Amino acid sequence: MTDLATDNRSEMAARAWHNLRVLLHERVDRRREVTEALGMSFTRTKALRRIAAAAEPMTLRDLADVLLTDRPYTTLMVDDLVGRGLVERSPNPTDRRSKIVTVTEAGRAAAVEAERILDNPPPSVLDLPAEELAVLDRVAARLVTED
Amino acid sequence: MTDLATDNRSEMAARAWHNLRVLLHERVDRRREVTEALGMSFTRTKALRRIAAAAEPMTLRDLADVLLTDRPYTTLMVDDLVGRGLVERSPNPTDRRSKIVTVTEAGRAAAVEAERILDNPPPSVLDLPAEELAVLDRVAARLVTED
DNA sequence: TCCAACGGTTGTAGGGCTACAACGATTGGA
DNA sequence: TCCAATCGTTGTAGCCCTACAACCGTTGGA
Repeated sequence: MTDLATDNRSEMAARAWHNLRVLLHERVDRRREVTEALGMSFTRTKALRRIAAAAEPMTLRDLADVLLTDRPYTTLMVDDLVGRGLVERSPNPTDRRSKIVTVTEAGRAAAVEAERILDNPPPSVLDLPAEELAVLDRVAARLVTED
Repeated sequence: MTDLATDNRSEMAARAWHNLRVLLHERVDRRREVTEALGMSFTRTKALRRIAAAAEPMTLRDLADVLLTDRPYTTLMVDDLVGRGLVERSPNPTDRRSKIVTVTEAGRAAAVEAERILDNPPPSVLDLPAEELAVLDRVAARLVTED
């Protein structure tokens, strides 16, 4: 029985996840780059990207839920984004208590720019052998849709 | 020429990296869990893990460099960790200006606990087909050592 | 109709982190 | 020997974010 054969599933999964974590959280961190490029905190850009990615109209309550921020601070973030001309607040026609947050053209452009920076793969990924890159692509897609 | 064949390397790399980023940064975030389990900020735990992982004696300057924090704040963090009994400050025998930071037994246990939480793979990874898991394991190891 | 619940806002308090200035002790090179 | 540079420390100022309380207008069910 070789060393490789003694590796069971959970050991492989743990080692793979550990290495992915180190790579994605410690080696390649583009948060700083994003905040500098857009001139606002990373949390602001996260809020902007969520608003831009929303398929259906999004209320402030929805945004607070998805960002795990409380409603008072969500109000402040949206105030800031409105002041930057990146999002707009409009009344909710179906419930006059709540308000709808939508992205402006400038906001969409900023969100795209943020994702362009975040999604820029490091050289090590670009240099993968074609077969391994193809498998990684397929596996990553599976993990994201499933989890 | 099929759709798959039109996918070039950079497109596959970009898509794979994007999916990994979404998975690691948006879907599975164990930072909150770690801070609650250890009762201190995530930055503190990061400092502790760096100290525990150091192969050679580490000065405060070294720690500041690796954490990208300035030296005044590094002093405060180490003060806090010392107060918790997780690390110790000792004079540097080769340079009396600097000081060495080492991990205590309690500190090492806390660091291990933090990494145990962080490295816990999500179900989707554990449920991967054996072949894909093996490839992911190999690719992740390659990416971490290379990058 | 009445009222508890909800959504957004305003305000307050505080912890966490960054950035900068300044200092004493120590080092290493001119 | 002298002095600029380094290391750790203390102190200050400020931004970012969390958490909580309280309020007003609105909603929906009893």
